[in-house]
Amino acid sequence: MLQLTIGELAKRGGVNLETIRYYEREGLLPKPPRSQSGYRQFPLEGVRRIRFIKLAQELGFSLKEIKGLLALRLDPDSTAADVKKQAKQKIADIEEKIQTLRAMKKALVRLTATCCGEGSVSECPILESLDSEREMF
Amino acid sequence: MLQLTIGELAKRGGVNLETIRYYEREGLLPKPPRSQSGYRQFPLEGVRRIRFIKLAQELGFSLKEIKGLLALRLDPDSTAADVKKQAKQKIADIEEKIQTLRAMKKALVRLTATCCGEGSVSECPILESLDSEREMF
DNA sequence: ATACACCCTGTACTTAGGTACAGGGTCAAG
DNA sequence: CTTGACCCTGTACCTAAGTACAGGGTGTAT
Repeated sequence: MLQLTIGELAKRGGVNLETIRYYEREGLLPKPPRSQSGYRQFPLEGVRRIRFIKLAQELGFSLKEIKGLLALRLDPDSTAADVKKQAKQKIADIEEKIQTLRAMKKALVRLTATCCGEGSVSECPILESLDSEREMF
Repeated sequence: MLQLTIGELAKRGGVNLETIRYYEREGLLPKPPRSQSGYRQFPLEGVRRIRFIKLAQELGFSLKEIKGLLALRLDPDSTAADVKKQAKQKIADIEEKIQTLRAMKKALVRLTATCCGEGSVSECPILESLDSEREMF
């Protein structure tokens, strides 16, 4: 079973079958070859791609951005320098997300430390706490 | 100017004015007091809250989840242990996001390193690259 | 050869997260 | 005392990202 039907791909990727067709329409998945009867034949590697899309979505990337990430490659139409520039921008975006997440985590850790005690805590600890993180706001 | 009108809050928070009303309806912003003429009077602290919401959204949290994050506080209806448990879950979620972002970043860094050379790169470098990261998939 | 699970296209519906009026009141500057 | 920039409620509309059929073909196990 070197090829996957759309149903198999959906199952392995953990998404709805219609989602696969949707991604194909939107250009997130390359159009797969078809069997003589018109069935889509996906390579095994499609599973990886689906999972990547889902993960990236959970990190706040839109399908449009994800398309851009997946397209980051060396093709004849774009120079290496070009690709590199785009990649660097993405890296910067990602670093920013990581920084923000770190601040949130810190705020939450502080919250658990604080509220394990007794008595009441300020109105909204997470905001208070985040607020005291560096120039997040 | 200790209070903000809805328009001022929207401007300072960097969002559309209608978005503020929407957030209020959805319970992400507490219902503010009103002036005698019915105008909303937001505390300055609302700005922080709006910005937090926007940041969290960019990190892939839904408004529902954000509501949960903002509600993580000590109120009479939930025990400290309860809040702590929820907070720990959120911390775990955040850590996972950070891990995934780190893997993506690594993949992109590798990509820029690879493609600055000459020659062609695999079909989809980011997938290849991410793939070789630990048990991401 | 028929039944059942699967695939096809096309179109319509849904949900989250906003945005945009319409129709009417408020407030401050000239 | 009016005009322009705000505010109010209510309702309608929009986009992204799916999801759900309907109506019809395929493939295979009995």
